[in-house]
Amino acid sequence: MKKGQVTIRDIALKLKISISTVSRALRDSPEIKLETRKKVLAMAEKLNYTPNVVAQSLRVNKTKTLGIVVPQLASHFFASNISGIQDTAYSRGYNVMICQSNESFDQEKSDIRTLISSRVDGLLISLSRETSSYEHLDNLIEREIPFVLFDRIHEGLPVSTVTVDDSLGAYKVTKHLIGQGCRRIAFMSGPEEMYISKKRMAGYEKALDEYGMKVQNDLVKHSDLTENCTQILTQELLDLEEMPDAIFAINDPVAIDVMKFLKSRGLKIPADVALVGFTNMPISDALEPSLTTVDQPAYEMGKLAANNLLDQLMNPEDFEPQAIVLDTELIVRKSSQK
Amino acid sequence: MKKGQVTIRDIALKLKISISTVSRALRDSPEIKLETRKKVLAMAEKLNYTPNVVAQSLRVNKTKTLGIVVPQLASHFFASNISGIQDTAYSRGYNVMICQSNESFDQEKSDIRTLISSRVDGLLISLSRETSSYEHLDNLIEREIPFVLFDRIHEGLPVSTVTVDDSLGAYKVTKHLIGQGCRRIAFMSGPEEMYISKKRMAGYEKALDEYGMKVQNDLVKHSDLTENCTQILTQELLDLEEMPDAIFAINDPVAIDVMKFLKSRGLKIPADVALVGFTNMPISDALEPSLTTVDQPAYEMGKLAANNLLDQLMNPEDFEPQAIVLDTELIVRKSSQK
DNA sequence: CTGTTAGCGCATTCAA
DNA sequence: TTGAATGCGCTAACAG
Repeated sequence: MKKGQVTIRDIALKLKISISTVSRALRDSPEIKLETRKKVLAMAEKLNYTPNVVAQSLRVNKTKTLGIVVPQLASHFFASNISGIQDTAYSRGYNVMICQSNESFDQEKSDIRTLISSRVDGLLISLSRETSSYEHLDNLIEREIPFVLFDRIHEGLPVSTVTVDDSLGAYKVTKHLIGQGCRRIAFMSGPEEMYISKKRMAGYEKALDEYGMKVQNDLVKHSDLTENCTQILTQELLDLEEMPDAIFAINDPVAIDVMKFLKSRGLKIPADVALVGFTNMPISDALEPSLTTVDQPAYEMGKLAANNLLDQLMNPEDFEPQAIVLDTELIVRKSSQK
Repeated sequence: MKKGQVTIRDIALKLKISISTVSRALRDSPEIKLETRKKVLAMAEKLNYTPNVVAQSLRVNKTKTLGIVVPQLASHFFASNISGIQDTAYSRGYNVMICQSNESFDQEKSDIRTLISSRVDGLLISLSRETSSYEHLDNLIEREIPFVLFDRIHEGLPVSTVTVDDSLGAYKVTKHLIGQGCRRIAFMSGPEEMYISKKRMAGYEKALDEYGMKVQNDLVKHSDLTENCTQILTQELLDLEEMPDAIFAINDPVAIDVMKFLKSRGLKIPADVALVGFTNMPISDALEPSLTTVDQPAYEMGKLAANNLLDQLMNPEDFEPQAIVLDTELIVRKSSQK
């Protein structure tokens, strides 16, 4: 009894009843005498019994666990996604296992393998910045392992996706900047293949189009999202014959890197260069100047993704993949008001 | 074969050998003919076999999984801790399951229960701000479930702990502020019972003492770490007959809340009030003014905690609990330079 | 209402 | 070197 955890067998032995009766009592089976149930529950309590989920999982071939793969944890956006997922999962009786790809494609594949080994019932995945081939996802589909993509998604797969309207968000940003009188609006994007890069680029382009402006290639940069790379590319923008009068950064962390760099070069924001981000991190209004950005409901995205996946797990037959698209809100602050 | 995942039984059937042979071949048992092993490995590859970790866990009564409980995920500090833990765990063949208590004592207890149910091999815990009784930890000790406490710890338990020298960190801060000429240094602390509150308070007190100053109760506030509470308490500080000339916040997030509030009241930092945080979040130098703070090696803490726990798991007999204390570094920036 | 039995996938003891 | 048998803890028929 000292060694290892208490099992239903221990309870049965103590009570001199069968283990199946104990099992039933514990699971509130309707066909159990109230008295017996009470005895069992009392003894379970007394012995400090905790059900062995591993055994349960093996038995029913379900782990009641969801696997999560995100590019990184130390990002407020993904941490909020995860919170939303977790809260939803818990309230519906599921646990989660979290992996981070560290923005590496290989790590992402390895994470998925690990989670599959652990027999998670389903996966919630946000792709790494490096991911531009998708066999590992096809493989999941082949193996009929349910998963949902969120934020950093890939289109064209028969799976549910949860995103914000990235294109519209970028459109709002660009239009706003044009409205502020900006005419040379740079876009500090992410890796070309990344979903959000493409979508936000599309919105940027659309807004420029509408105002009869054309995308200028030297104003579009593709950062790998590291501070170092962003700095170098920002310098390139400053070195242009005609400097941009605004920079739209693909997300707030990149915007912050740009902001730091511009300040270090003695440039005034927004006077010299207006700046806009995307995500609305909680500190973005504590910056100086406060950062104009696009609010992205990260927690909500997590909830929706998790609920969708869980619905799928509950009801595999009549499940239809959905492309859930959330609205964004442009938050105008000082960094973009000329 | 379509239904469910491939098992060693499937491999055995295909190869017309016994499942124990397959099992052995897969585990590189020395007593297996090379030829047989090759055949098995090839077939496993071909069938896309993934070992069922759940079954393995049940069999060997080990899950190779560590449980993590943190107050919140959407905090750069804890996210970094977790990264350190994860990297270490993975490199030593372990997975992790993460729970957040959302700073709730009840949730913390429930998280631990959940992780125990999942039969994690050990736990890494950082206590919630509400936690001021420790039976749930005693219970773990009774049940001989190994765990390590980090950052938000409780002393006096026969378990390893990983912290920074909170007291010394706070001492450095306070001394620095005194050196800047501050004489009314307020301490915006956290909940009284919280470990870091007590330790940082001690350092604050020690520095004041050394300079012949006494702790003034009206200059010490205990925030519950929410923005709202911090704002109210900051207002109280401003309402004092004699306003403080410096505020030392228990951590960077609280410092940022204070900063926002001071700015909203038109106060100049550091001219009117100097401000210092603790943690060194990556954005703290992008704030205006850049925030003086204490660098806390979060990733490193995670690594040390995980390594300690894993050592314990490998070698349960001759394991001695350790109190690992890391150094901190005061990062002086503009918010405190009068 | 309760007990008996079988089996989830795997590792391992004992035989051969 | 391999196979047969056992059991990890639990749930779910099937029988009473």
